[in-house]
Parts: sequence; C-alpha cells; structure tokens
Amino acid sequence: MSNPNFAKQSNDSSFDSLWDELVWRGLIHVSTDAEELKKLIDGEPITYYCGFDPTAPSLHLGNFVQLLFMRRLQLGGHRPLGLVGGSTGLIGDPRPTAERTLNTPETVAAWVTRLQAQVSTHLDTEGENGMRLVNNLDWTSPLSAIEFLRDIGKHFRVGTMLKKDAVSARLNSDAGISYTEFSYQILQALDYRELYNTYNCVLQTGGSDQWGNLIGGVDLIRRSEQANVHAIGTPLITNSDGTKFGKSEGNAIWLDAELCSPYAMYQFWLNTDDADVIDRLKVFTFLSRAEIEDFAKLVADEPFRRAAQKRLALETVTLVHGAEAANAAIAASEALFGQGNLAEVDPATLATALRELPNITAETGTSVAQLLVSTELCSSLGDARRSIGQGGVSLNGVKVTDEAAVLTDLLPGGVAVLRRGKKTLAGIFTA
RNA sequence: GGUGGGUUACCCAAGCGGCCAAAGGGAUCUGACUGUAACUCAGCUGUCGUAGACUUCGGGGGUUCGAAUCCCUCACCCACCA
Repeated sequence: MSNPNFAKQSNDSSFDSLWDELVWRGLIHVSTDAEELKKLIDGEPITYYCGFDPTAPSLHLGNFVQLLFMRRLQLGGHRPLGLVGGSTGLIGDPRPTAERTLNTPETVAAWVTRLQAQVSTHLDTEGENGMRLVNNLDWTSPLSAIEFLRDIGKHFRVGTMLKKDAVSARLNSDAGISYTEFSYQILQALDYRELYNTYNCVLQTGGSDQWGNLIGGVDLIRRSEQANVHAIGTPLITNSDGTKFGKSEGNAIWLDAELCSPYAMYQFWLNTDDADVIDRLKVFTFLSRAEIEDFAKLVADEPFRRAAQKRLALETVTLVHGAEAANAAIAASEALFGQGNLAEVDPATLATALRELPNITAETGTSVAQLLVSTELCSSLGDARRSIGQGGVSLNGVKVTDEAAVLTDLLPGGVAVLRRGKKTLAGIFTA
C-alpha cells in the first residue's frame, strides 16, 4: 500500500545539489562539518536515521518536518532508517521546563505501533533505498545495568553531560532533573552507535533542540569506533509573531485524523500568517523553487487572495490525509465560510461539511449555551454565557444575543451550524 | 543524615488570620478593524446561577466564630553543610 503521493514527489532539479536545495529551504540550522556533509549528501547513497519517541499516540507537525526532511534525502537516493524509540520513550527526553510523567510500558508499546505506521506512510519502504523501521528497545532491553555502566557509561564524562542545554536548563530551574532523564542522552548516543555498526548509518537528523543528543552520538562513535559521522539539526519552526508553531487553540496539530480532522488541519494552514507562508511552502511542500517564488510575488501583490495559504493547505493536507480528504476539507471550508447564506448551501454539501467539524446530535429546544458545551466549543455553561454576552456566538449565521436562547430554526436537512468567534465551528444534527 | 527555603488558578508571580475566587504580568479567548490575516485598541478568563451559593491556594489532620495565611504530619523540589 504505497503512498500515492510518492509519485508526485521529487527534489527540485533546478538545483545542482540536494544539499543546496536543503539549505535554500531553510532546513539546515546546525550541522557537523558542512563541506563534508555537502559531499556526502550529493554523493553516493548513505544510510541515515531520525528517531521519534512515543510520547503521544500520534506524531505532530513538528515531527512532520523531520519526516519530510527524511523523504527529501530518500528522494536523493539515500537510505532512511526510521527509529521509533521503544526504550527512549520509557525514559523521557528532558524538557527544559519540567520532569516528564512516565507512561506505562503497555501505553508506550501501543504508541510505538501507531508511530511506526505513521513513519511508514511517509517514507517509501520499497526499492533499493526503502525505509527500514528500527526500535531501540531491541538493543537496549538485553543490556544489564552492569553492562550499561561498564561498557557504555565509561565513554561519557559527567562534565560534558551537564553542559548539554536540556540538562543545564533543568539544573538551573526549580524543577531539577531526575537521574532517569539525565541518562537519556546516553541512550540516544547508543542508538546512533548501534545503527552505525549494524547499518553503517553515518548521518542523524533531528530538530535543533535535539542537537545535544545528536552530537552525543557523534562523539561516542568517534571515541569508541574511531569513526567520523554526521548530524544535521533542522530549525525549530517558529511563527513570526512569536507564538508557538503547530498549535491551534493550544492543541497540537496531530497527523492522526482521529486527533485532528483533515478539515481542522486545512484551516490551520489556511490561517498561516503572510509573513510565514513562504517559509512554510519551502519546508512543508515539494513545490519547486520557481513555483514558490511565484507565490512570494502573489503574497506581496495581492495578499488578500491568500493564494499561497490555499496552496500550502492543499499540499500539506494531501500529503498527510490524501487528495480525497483534502478536497472534502476545501469543500467544507467553502460551504462554511462562503459569502452566501448558509440556508442556500446545498443540503448534502452542508451535511458533509458539518461531519468534518466537531458535531453532535441534539434536539430542538436545547439551550444554545448547552449546545456550546456539548460541542466543546465552550468549556462550561459559564464560559458559554460569557461568550454569548460578548457577542461571540452565532447560530446558522445569526448572532445570538440572548444567553437563554434555545435551538429552534434549522437549516434545510435538519442541521444547524454553531459558531464561536470567527472560525470555531461545530455541527448540530437533529435526530 | 542535618539545616534552611519552597510547593498558589494555563504559565510566571503577589498574598502571610476576616476587606481573597485570591493583586500584577504573560498567554488564551471575545469584540472593533480586516483578507477566516498581521498590527493596534477594548473586554473576558473557578463552577452553578436571578439574587446568591458552592468548590479551590501540594496531600491529610488540627487550632479558630473564621485559614491560601497559624500548628502537626506526609510527599515532592531547591540550596548549603556532612
């Protein structure tokens, strides 16, 4: 079941060098020796890897950057190893703010399976340089504590480990750090060495926040194997207005359709800031340099058309959920945000659109406040009343002004569209 | 092991017996503007609710008419000393 998107993906042939294209796309934030890397990436096929830890049931857009980066290297002829961290997920990569809560082994194992499926979707598993899945649990679980401390631990200096940003940030905070999380960097370094020895893997990629961990592996291999291997850290994607990328209403944009609907993801991309949209096209699509430069002109000349945002949304949703889901998201968006009266939208189209939204079944006579809570547009009745009082709620396109209003009028097809704010919507079906 | 400091709402952070549902800042959310932008400005942000009531300040217990504020105890964090 090969991903139909693969056929349309390619690197931009207007670049003489894949490395140059990666630089142009802004994907190289930090790396080991750039001269050597350029030769390596533009040369004979190499094996490289990137790891994903099972800290949630799905990957999110931050991980997607890595998947696409891996895919570009694969299109360049290189061989990817997709590591899902069955063991590192049990330990937890130290976050700068606070200690992680440990998940049960059963939970982690279940998430490993799900992430493996996602990784397999975005990288071609067939052919000469097909992606191979690996799991660090395979080589770390047989290790005894004594072996770990004698054979691995001796290669690590505590002074060096303490200097890693993730660790020092925690030591300087009130949260402190457990020995468990402190040890994380050793495990990741060990992964790289294992993959180097088994598959001759000579490049690890990851987010720049992982740089300390990436370089830990490079150092270990240099010391214990006397070999020179590489690492690339991609930039953390940031919004120009300073807010965190990849969050919608505080929730992460997940790749799993159950956790984040194709419609929600489409809307997320459609709302990309003008100042960011060109950078996003470079990172998240396979559009060529020429095409992206055309969009840059469109953004400058007629930003109100949002041509770049629309294309970005189409491309990315197609990559993640497929062409059919992307078209449904577009149709739903046009039905719900179109200029016309909602009552004039074709009932079948409207019903389909509402199924893309969070939706519930309710009876007429239910209070609008209760509907807001049931659809999770509001967190409580108080919140719902507040929203209505602020003039932020509309039902079927008509602003609700009475906090005690109830559902009465329905649109053709026996449905209703509930809206909070400008762009948070929910569908209501009647039985 | 000892001593001292700390644990407050989404985050940071005031409060130190009643005037505390709890200052201030950030963030989110809503409104105006607009392009389903950005910027800016304004407002909201425990729950239920007509009033008003109810639950909350790490967990548990106690003192008191009354506790986020005092006491005991448990857990966790930080610092210094051993």
